[in-house]
Amino acid sequence: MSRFIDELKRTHRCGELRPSDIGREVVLFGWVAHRRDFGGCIFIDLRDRTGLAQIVFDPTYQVPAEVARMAGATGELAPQAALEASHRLAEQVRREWVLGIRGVVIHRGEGNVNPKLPTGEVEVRVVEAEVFNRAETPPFALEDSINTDEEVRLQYRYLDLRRAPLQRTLELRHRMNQATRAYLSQEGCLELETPVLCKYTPGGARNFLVPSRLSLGKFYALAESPQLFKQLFMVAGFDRYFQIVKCFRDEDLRLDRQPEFTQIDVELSFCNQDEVFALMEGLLFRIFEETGVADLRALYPEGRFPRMSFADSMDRFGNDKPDLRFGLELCDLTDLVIAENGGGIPLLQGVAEKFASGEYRREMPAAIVKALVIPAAAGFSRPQLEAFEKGLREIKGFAGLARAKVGEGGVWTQSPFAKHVTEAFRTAVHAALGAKEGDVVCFQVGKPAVVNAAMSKLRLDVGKAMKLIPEFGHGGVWKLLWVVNPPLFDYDDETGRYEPAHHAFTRPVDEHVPWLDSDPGRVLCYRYDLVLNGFEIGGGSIRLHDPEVQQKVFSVLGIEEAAAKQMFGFVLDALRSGAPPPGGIAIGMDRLAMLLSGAATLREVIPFPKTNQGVDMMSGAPVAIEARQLEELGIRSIVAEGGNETR
RNA sequence: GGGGUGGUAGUUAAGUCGGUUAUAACGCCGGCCUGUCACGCCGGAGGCCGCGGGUUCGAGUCCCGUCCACCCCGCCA
Repeated sequence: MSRFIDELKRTHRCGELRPSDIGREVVLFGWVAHRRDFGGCIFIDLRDRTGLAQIVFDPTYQVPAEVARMAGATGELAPQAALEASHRLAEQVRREWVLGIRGVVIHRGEGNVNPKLPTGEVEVRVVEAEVFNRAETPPFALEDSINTDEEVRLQYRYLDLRRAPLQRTLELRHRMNQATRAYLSQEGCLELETPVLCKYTPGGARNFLVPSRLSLGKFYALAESPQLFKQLFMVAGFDRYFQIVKCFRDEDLRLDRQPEFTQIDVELSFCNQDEVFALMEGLLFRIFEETGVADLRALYPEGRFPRMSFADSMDRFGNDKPDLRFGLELCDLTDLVIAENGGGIPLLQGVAEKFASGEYRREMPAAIVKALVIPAAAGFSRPQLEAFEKGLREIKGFAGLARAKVGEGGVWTQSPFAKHVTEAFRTAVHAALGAKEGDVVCFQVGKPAVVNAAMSKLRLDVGKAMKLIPEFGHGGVWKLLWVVNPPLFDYDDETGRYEPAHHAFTRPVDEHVPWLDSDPGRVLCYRYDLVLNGFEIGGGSIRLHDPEVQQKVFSVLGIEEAAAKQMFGFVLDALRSGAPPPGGIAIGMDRLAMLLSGAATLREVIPFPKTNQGVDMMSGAPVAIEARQLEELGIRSIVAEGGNETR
């Protein structure tokens, strides 16, 4: 039996105390953040999730008569005896011990106020105290700002989570969740649940598999998203659905990817793209508003986010998630190279000739030429410029970056192109790029995918180096946009086949449907991504509901009717049973939380995240399972104890 | 699968050209201290230098392998 739990009860949270509480008797519970022992007087910073309160143990303190008289105030000891006992207790106390204290709120006195704390004007004179629990010395300081290795922090995640920054982040997520539920519910969406244990379907992300004990030798897949089920809700007539849902993907991880993550999943019947956008724009306004992160309405007073075509985004930024917080746009010089027949530069002449001969098609080019101008104002040294190129080598297929410094009178220096380039071409390039003397022009020639990947990374690297964007976080700037109408299919060089760029149920742009037969690579679709500061925070599509077009899409993908039935049979059947035209979207809750909180990685906004290798440093999951237990599931492992394959 | 960075007291780091007993700060332990709030002062303990092998009279340092973490490419509709 604890007097503090059973009789006294907590009256305030530590971070709540203010001068208006002066004279009150309070009961606080919390953790010892700091202890400052002066022999006589002992100060302790008591911490809970709301903040710190300074509590003072002073054996000479005279307990005011009115406090001593308060109901239940004395306990078993006389007030003065309780005071002395609590001082002796405070001498033993160490950081992270868990205490309950009863005392009187007083003003700290002139000169003793700590302006750094919200509670800094007051302190609590302790009359009575109880140690709920001792604590081992933590392996790292539980302070707001630490630079302890993440590996250690993840191992003791429950301690890391005791720190204020992470507590604030998780509270932010709570508000995001609440705002989402309130808003979408108010917009007529029903919060409905979908299975986590699903049927495995090939294609897309790798699934985590779960063996079935009741059907030996068979497996469930953990849902990589509620995609198919949410469409079935539409078929069933639920009209508008949402869910804050965990998704699972067994793919390699990045700072913005975890094997299990949370989506705000939405699906609407009878909708077009504009309605999906409007609903999501409203959601984002609401989330920003209720988290107090920024006044998004002031930034987008028309109430909508800008839109950019996928083609434009690739053209100007080299990727499908442009970071609009800074300029440094890319410039496609392919047409100029063709017009100037390579401008005297042998490498470019080769490209121009292939276009001239018809070997390369301009609308689906096998090679492009792109440039980025690094302004003279950036003042990079030659080694710094070379470091940018080095950073691009990790991109598969990257063949090298050509540079030219614009010298006096526009002449190129420090460049392999300098001695070949014609003046006409140079002048035209400068005009196209807006390059001036002292600027450095970077070129890249090659396959569009490689050039775009490299140039988009170059743009970001240069932007960071020029301090146009911070290395991590948002820099207080919020640039949202929709990237719309990407190609319906990706062409796979290796298999020589088309694959769905999104999924097989995305609706093609109506005017492009005839190209499904003739030129599938050119077919664009009603897919959209929501991009915030260079991160894809959401994506979705308008779904195909025309069985004829669906059939054509399958045939482009080389999916026979039987195979389609095998893979998606229940969905195809459902779509023939009276399906409304639906569309939907999913917002990456973790990524959004990461950006809103200014966190550097997804791990900082997930309570118990996994490492890059998908390992939970705290529990050690995943772990090996005993052969006997596998036997029950009809499984035999071919991996030895140490983790190596045995054959 | 590939490329890069890192791994030294509990934590964060230093450790030169391979050379004596591996440093420092913080934390921890003991002592002193009644107005601190990163309290202060005095004293002390604390090391598988990630792990395994090799070179060498001698390895934290050089070589090979390996494990772990982080960042990136591939991959992730």
